[in-house]
Amino acid sequence: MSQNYKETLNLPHTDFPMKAGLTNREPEMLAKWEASDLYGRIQAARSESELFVLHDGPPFANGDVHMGTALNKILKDLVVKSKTMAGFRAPFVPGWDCHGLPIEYKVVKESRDLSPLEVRERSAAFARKFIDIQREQFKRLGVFGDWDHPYLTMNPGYEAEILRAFAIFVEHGLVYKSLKPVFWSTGAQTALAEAEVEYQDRTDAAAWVKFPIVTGAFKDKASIVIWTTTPWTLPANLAIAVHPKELYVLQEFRHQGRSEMLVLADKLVASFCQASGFEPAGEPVESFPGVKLEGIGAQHPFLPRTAIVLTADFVTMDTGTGAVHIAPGHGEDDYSLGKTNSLPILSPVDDHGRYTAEVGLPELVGHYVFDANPEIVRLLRDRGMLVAEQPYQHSYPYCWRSKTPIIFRAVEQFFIRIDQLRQPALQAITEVNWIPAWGENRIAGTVEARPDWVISRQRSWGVPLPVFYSPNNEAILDPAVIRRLADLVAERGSNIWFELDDAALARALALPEGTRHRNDTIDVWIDSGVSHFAVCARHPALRDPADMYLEATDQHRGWFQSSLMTSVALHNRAPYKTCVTHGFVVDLDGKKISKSGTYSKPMDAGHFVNRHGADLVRLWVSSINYTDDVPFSEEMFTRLGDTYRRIRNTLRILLGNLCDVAFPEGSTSAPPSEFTIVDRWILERLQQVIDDCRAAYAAYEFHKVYQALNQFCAVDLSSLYIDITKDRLYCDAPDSPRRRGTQAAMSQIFEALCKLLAPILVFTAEEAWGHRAGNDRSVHLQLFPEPNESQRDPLAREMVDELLKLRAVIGQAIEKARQEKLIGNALEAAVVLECDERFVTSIPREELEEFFILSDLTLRAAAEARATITRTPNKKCARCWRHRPSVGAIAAHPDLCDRCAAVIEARA
RNA sequence: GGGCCUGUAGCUCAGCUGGUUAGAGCAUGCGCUUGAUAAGCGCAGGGUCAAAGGUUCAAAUCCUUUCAGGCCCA
Repeated sequence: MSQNYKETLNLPHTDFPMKAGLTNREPEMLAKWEASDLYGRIQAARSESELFVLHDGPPFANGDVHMGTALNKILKDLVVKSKTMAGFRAPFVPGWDCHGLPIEYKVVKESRDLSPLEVRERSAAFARKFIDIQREQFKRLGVFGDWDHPYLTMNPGYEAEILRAFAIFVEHGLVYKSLKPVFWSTGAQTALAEAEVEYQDRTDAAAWVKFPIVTGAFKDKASIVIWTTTPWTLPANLAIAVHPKELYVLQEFRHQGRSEMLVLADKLVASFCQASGFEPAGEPVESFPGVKLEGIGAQHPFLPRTAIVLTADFVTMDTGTGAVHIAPGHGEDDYSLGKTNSLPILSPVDDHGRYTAEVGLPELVGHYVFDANPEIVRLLRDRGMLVAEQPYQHSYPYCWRSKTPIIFRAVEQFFIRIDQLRQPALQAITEVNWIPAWGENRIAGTVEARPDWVISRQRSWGVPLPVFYSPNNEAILDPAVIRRLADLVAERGSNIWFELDDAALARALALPEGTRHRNDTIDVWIDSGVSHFAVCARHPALRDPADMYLEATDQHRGWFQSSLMTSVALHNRAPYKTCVTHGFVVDLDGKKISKSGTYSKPMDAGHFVNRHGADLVRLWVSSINYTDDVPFSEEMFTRLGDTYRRIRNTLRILLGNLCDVAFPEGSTSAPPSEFTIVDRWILERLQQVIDDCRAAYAAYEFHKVYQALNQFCAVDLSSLYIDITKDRLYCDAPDSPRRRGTQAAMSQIFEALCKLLAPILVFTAEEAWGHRAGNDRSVHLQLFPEPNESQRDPLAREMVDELLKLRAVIGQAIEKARQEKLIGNALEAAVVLECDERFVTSIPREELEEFFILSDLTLRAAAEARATITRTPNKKCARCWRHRPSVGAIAAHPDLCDRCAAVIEARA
């Protein structure tokens, strides 16, 4: 009777496992790649190809690789790998940014009282440790590159190039010296960075001080009243700032028989009266916007000097009088306002916070400024310039180390003149391809607005600022000397600057006796900002300008800009042709997580790599539109796991169905005559997918690759092509032409799929590829498939589109029949399909039955498509399970259909 | 506060220069299958396109404002 025919079928077979086991398999594959120098072999294979340089922006060498860093590096890798497979030679030389405050700060915090040299040695060790950690993490993500020879900004060779670039800046007259206020610790006699400042509550004298108007409107009729909590800065006052749009009043105030005609902001009259005891006498004489005060001169309260009234947007209406005392040497806003109005930078205070002779009041010279506060108040009162005084509690910056209150103090700094670079930089910006396009606006905005570049730092962990001082304390900026220093640094490292004393260094550089040097260093943004000069232009595999820089959107102001400025200074052009930016990683609710200290969920890339595998992390990167904020959540990883499994299973069933055919080198295929409509259609779809993916890779729109391949695997292949061709693959004779035709199509599809997936699923694509091609050939050495014009088949596409509409009609009818318990399996149905006549005539009924996966189809021409279901009277074939009229008609095989009977006969 | 940008189903994305009932995959629900089986197939539900105004014969698509979010400044 009914025998078991299972072993007579051509069932799929493959060793490619359904379960990925990525966390175990990936490290094995990495080891194999490393042992066979896959990166080197790829480069060698492309040695004659057109060059494409993606220049790596160096991450800072501290901390673990978190999802934001992983996103960046994987995006770069997607570019490099897709360019490689598009036929380019795309080397990747990774780099690290090593110098800078965050490392120095950590080192200094761990152990105090280190010499600069000790700080530098420990900082270098710290950087090396994290370079090694990050390098392993990047490699683990499947990122290919020259990991054994990265560029480090602390390598002596790199440091020397920084100095050589600096020499050119000096030659071009871009570097100048000027005073600029910085956070200054009077206790430690050193400049501080913002991170080194801690805030404490403290009570100071708040003083309302009048500045009698001596020129312009209201001359000799009134005084402008300012409010300050740092009376000690008054000797450095040079101006008064008012808000241009806010309303100010001229009004008489009275208190204890005293009368004052004052100008102050309308909104702050009430708080002024409350704090000072003064009361308004009648209505304001006049009220006007602050801009009307611009240019007025006001007498300094105790020095023979006039303060000019300026307008500034930073003036607020929440405290004070709306008239802000400006001392350009003692405040950030004060400084920039003074700078734009060409005021001098006055800062009559020494390293210990004591007044210098410049203060203009002999009795105060040598006094510590915080002790001087009451003295200044007394002076104001004596001169009748004090309108009111009140103790004021506020949060004030303190030095984290010496615990002394911090002052803003102007010290000598070096600058790069941006005005000289601004126009050429803006021009260079227009010549760059910005992705997304709005990046151009953004960087142009920052370039237009940025002030001169402060390039000196009073820090130890950096490249020494190559400035020398003559015996009479004049700064020496000499390109030739800087180049000699660069040679010395290239040979012996930049520690030489800190190891040698003045005399030894002067001797080494052939400088006159008595020449001294200081311990200032160069801003680290110069370090990374000259990488095009130090790396791209020097590295034998690279080129300057690079084809692409790719970083997060904060780098419009950071590395993109610093690199642009230095490149314009050196070559008068941008260092990149294309600039790609990506957003930041944000949580499901759109909140940032990369940098938040309060975020408690794991953000280390390692966490997800160990849990899901690097290919899943890469699939995540490929799935999102990186030009926006990048969403990230556990749920997304669950979904991605489903997508991954779908892709993997598709590869697996293709492999299984190809188990009895050889891998065709160069993908030949059976002649079109062997193809049925569905074969022709899937090959047409494949050409489209190849087109779409190639275009999406070329435009760096990786999420479109993801969508296209996902759709292709899930819909076109899994639920259509593979499902439809199952019958012929399993039940036909192994070498039946239509079976072989389908295998030829599947082989081509498999090959193309592996290649198109390879940049994203680096491990899985390689694993699948190895099951077909043999393990000695890497998919990463292949080129992307080219669309095969001979397989374009718009007609097949059109036909199948129509057939799919009919399929939906049938599907709905069958679903209904199922619910009515008329049938279970769709193969039990007898379907009468009414449809357009051309389907009745142009495609064989058998082929339509196969396409719709039915046993029993009757076609009738009709205007509107309609399907009617009954239970088929045909018996079920014991082998192929279809209910066919021929079952029972063949004497030798009463339980088989004609097709299956013929196959069995042929086997015997 | 300023500059640049974003906001379409539970999730990720389409939707070109405004033009038929806003699409896809995944997820969800209900079935089928047990010869891709810790798989596969079918059907179904789900969106006032952040909100409010405006331009237009017509807006997710253009303009304004608001709200929410991001980066960079202040």
